[in-house]
Amino acid sequence: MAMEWTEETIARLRDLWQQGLSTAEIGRQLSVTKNAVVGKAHRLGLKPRPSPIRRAAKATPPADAATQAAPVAPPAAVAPKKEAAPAPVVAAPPAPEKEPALVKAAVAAPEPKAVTPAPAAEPAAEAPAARPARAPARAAARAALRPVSEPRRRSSQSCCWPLGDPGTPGFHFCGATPLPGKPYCAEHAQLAYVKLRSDRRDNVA
DNA sequence: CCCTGATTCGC
DNA sequence: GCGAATCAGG
Repeated sequence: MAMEWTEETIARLRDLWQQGLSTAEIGRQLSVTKNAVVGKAHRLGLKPRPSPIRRAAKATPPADAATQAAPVAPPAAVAPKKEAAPAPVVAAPPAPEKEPALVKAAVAAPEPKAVTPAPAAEPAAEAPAARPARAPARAAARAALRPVSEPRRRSSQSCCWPLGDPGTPGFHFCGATPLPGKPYCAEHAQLAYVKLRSDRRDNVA
């Protein structure tokens, strides 16, 4: 059966995508392949991210001579290259970095009580040979970083902080009202957008 | 080889 | 609509 793209999963996809995570990484967190992520992203219309390649237009095969003869190329001759820098994506949190804010946040702020003992599960819920080798480790690591708390599902205008294990029953999002322009509520935004300054007076606590 | 995202096309 | 297969650049 195909992936069930619910409001939540789509919200997550959008969020993670916006955070600049790779399609593969998003896929891992959503328990789908990168292809699925990319495919869905396209269908959703979101896709303004740096692509490693640019694949020449191949969809349209060589047309007839007539088409070629058409005044396709104006005298302008100037290649209207697109904007060089599409501008920074993220809303520019304190610490964009390259790493997903989620991970860093979890690492930096282990939340003594809220952290789950890393269910380490997942294998059972996953397809047998779906994930070859490094998947388990990564999955485990991810699971270990994932905070757990009270659910409160909601589609729009809700905190996208993941709670539980993606792809498994019981998974949900915080759902609280997010900060303006941010995918997380005030509480989780603190975790998500952790400052990098190591000399923070309240560092690590 | 690994990674990345992009596109196609059978389902 | 979905996503594996495939493609293509780094």
